[in-house]
Amino acid sequence: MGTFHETGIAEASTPVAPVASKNMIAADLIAVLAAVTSSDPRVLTIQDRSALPSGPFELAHRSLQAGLRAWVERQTGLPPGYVEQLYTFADRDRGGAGQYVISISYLGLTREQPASGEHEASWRSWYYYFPWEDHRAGTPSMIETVLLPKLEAWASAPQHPGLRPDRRQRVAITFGRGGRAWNEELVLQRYELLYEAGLIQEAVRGSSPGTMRQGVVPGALPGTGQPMILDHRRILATGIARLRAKIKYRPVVFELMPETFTLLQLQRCVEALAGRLMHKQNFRRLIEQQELVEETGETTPDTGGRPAKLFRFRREVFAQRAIAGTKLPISRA
Amino acid sequence: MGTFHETGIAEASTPVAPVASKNMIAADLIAVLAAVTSSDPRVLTIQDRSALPSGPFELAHRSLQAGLRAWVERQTGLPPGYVEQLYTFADRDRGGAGQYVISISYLGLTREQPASGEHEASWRSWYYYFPWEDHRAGTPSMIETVLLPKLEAWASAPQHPGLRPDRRQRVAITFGRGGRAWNEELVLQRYELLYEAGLIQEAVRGSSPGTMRQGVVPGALPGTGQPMILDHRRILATGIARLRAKIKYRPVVFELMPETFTLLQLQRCVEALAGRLMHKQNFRRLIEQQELVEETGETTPDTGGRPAKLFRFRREVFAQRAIAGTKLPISRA
DNA sequence: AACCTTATACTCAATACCAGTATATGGTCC
DNA sequence: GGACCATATACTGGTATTGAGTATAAGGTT
Repeated sequence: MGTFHETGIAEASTPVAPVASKNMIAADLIAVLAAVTSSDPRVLTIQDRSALPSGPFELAHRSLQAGLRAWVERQTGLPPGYVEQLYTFADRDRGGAGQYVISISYLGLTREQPASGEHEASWRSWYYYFPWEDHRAGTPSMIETVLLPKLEAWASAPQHPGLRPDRRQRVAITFGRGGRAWNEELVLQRYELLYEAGLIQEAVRGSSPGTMRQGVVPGALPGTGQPMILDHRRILATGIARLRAKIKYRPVVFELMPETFTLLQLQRCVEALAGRLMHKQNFRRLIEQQELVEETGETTPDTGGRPAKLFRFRREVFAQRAIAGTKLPISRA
Repeated sequence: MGTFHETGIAEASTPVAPVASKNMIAADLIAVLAAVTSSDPRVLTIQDRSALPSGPFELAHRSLQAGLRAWVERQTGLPPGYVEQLYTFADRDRGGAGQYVISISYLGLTREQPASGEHEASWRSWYYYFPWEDHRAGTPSMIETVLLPKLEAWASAPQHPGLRPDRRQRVAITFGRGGRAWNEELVLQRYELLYEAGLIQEAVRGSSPGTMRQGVVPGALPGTGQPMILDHRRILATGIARLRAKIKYRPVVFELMPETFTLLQLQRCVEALAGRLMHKQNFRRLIEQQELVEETGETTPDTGGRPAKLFRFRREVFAQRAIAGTKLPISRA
């Protein structure tokens, strides 16, 4: 090998039926479908909550995006309002079957609806899989009591010095130690750190992923979140990280909201995604100054207080807010 | 995102020859390899500058990332310092051959070196393909004289009103009209707009890519940049957009710099990428306050002025600067 | 009436950011 | 040597953004 593949041009004029060759592979679609229900960020799962929905990419579809949309709709009965590609991987034996599979993962945003039962799909809070990521009620105590002691031990173990940053420094950065602030976007980095440190169930399975029986989860590592099959939990981490970053500069939150909502509901939704509390006044200032919403004129007497005004997303500004450079007003308390 | 899947979950067990089935497809790798030489942002091209380097993904590789690295190194003799996945396309007939090909595109950063000649690869300024993207010497006159008149005509044409934002508004946003500021990150959006408006050579070819003869470029649309085969120019636009966004929050510029450099050289490099001039004093303050560089103690009497101090990138902080939230100090003049 | 929740209006301080001026330093050209 | 050039360094002012807090009004519940 080692020659440039003459892309396209050479064979452009003569259509050839696909010939099975040694280098042909199968393609899979994997979806991280997210919704927020009653201040809870949820993800659609199958197989008794142990897997993300996935399926083969079919040649019948016009494009990847179209294929995913059609397929998600068939699976769940709900069309995702927003779809974005996450990552593509093609590691050998990823599937454990000795076969080569390319997996293309997607992030989709919807509102939670009762999933059509035929596929035993169900919604589940994503903090079920990543309990260390929810800082809305303060730093979860399991970080101090469970994770950090083990990470500390791992970081203290001898390692060959390389170009990679020091283990202690990585712990400090990703978990906000040593005067550093917690950064909610580092979901994937934290997962990979825990994985390397052997604190993640899936890592213990090691090189034989087939050995984990479905549904039956050994309790070897209590408190480090619910495992998933293969690398689905890593894909979920990627999706969460992407979404947490995205809500800061594009108004995608509204895909997760009902048609009309109060500003507090909107805040609670963002807080659910970010896993952190916001400063209320500053959050409102931010939303209003960006002119992302408009009043409907109605109010709701929902939460047993002064009725809150109802708002509606101004879809016109979606294109304008191409880059808003928005930081979220995170509160320390 | 660059570290995704570097740690293989499951790599060892018995490799089985893939069985050809109806849903099997071929996978391609396409690389946007970028370098900056003498204030010029360049991309590696092949086939008389009409294509990005690409090649089949080989089953021999451990992972996609590894496959791309090995392959780029073999082709060009230089290992990319930084590699990141861009996007995966799998549109039917993308190749025009009636064949199904999944293309996984990557962005790689290096320093320019004489490409190994055997494959007729050559470096080319990316503004050769996107002349409207270089605003370092002010807004290019071709925007006013060539693009905007035609875009105006296109926007005035009747269109069925849908949910999509108004054509005029899209032009205003992407090209910074009507009081809006130019946003250098909207490379892809601008390309797609021009494509839809029929101002891009590749769009004129329409659905029969075989009709464009190699090397011979019809001069139907003068001044709208050099075309490439298939959708390579779109992929390049994706890479440029990603890089322009990335330099603002991760210190990837240094992958494009020599070991030691002056602050002005660094500034010129960033300016080349962003296609805009920076405010010198503020740029220096930004670099220094982030402690990204350190003095080597030496100076260079290069550019016929007072010798400039030489600096070196502090690799230790690479991990720390996970998210710096940095805006570049763009100057209005 | 006491209390809860939300809405609205300000204030205040600390930065961050944009832009400009002024001066020092080493080299080149005449 | 002196004019000139390009760079480096230092300092200043104005404005916008950000984080956080106080105070008050309004509708509903117990």
